[in-house]
Amino acid sequence: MASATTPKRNGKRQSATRTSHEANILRVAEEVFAQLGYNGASIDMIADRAGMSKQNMLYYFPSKEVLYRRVLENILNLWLEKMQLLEHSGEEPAQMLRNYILGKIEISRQYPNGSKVFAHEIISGAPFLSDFLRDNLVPQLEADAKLVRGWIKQGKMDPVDPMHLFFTIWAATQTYADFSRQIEIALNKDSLSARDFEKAGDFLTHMVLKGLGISL
Amino acid sequence: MASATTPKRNGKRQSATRTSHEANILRVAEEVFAQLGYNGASIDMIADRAGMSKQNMLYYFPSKEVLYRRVLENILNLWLEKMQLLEHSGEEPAQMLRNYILGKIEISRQYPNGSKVFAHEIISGAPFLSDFLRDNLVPQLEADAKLVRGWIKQGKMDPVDPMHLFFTIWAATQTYADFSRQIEIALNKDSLSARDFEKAGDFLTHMVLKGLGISL
DNA sequence: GTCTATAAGGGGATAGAC
DNA sequence: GTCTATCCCCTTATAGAC
Repeated sequence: MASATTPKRNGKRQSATRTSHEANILRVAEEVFAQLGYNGASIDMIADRAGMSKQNMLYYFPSKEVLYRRVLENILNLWLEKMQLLEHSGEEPAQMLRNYILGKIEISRQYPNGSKVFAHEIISGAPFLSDFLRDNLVPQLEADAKLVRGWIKQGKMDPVDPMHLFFTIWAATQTYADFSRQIEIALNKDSLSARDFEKAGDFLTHMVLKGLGISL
Repeated sequence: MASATTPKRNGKRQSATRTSHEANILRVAEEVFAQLGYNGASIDMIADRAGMSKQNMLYYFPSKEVLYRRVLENILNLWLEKMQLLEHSGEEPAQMLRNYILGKIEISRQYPNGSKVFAHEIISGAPFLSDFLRDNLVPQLEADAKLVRGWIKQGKMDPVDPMHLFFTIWAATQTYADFSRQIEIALNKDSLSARDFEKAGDFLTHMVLKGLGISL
């Protein structure tokens, strides 16, 4: 097999089967790590669900840790990308915060497994991610906090601690991915619908904007 | 060893060494399960940190699963107990919600490991807890939601969806336990102080009460 | 109650044929 | 690229002596 080749991010060429197999493995791995965490997941189970032998999967990803890091990396790049887009979405606090909250809820809806892998990792003390968070998330957060402090100085919103504002928005939006099982049980449903996420967004934007004293 | 005996919840008598050893094992187990989840934790590591051999620990808890269930059970009983106390704390919405939020933050401060074990369990799809949540948490939640709907009918607060209100309060308060590592990194600290929890409480109570249109 | 010994299986990872 | 075979460690759990 393998004669067609396709360019890749590092510039090297590689077979089309490698590209599609890697994508498939990463998708399955995300699912399994989300459910069982790094330690609970076995590469055997991931290979099984990806439709290949463990040995064959290890041909594509040389170790469990490498695979896990790739899964984490993919999620975080997606998040950072979406968060930067939100920065430039509007001018007024109301519109920007609204976009930020609804954007994060949408990510929870579309990528619940990625969010869960991230959550397991952080709860476990971020053994793989501490450095990455310091280097990438914190600068972004500090830029966002600075923006909020500016709004406060201009009298556009109540003088709250911007850090705790973001901790709350993160928690309240990601809970619809991470704690989806609990929410399903509370709402007596098998799975959350688009309408549920819409309601969550309505509630959160109302409470946050009004709670910060931002006029709509 | 073991001649002094002491009564226990099930009425049977047992040695004092059993009582103290069990308590010690449960405390350590909570710590290890919090960090590594059910699958990642090994009874060997728990026994080690508890200062005894694995075989000896298995004398007190016949299996890993039994030990894990006991840890979960302890946490949940504590939570339900505290949540019921909050129900009777005041009369007016402002005071009751304030107590509820500050009470949950205080639990995050005092029992971060319990919260983390619970979080791992829910993110993993609640394999051990689904039934318990349905039987215990949901009735309590529905009673609380009914109370909120009453306040709305009386015009005491904005007409929001009570379910999403509670999801948000749970997420925003538990994040200071579950995601403490991320928050520490964001605030550039080794650990969260009592003052940090106080600030979190100030922010949340302000935003939630004002955001719901509840006069202070 | 605590110890040594060991069963029985799963886990990640490698070697080498095809 | 994929397969069979295998190594070796770690894990849960039990048996039985003291």
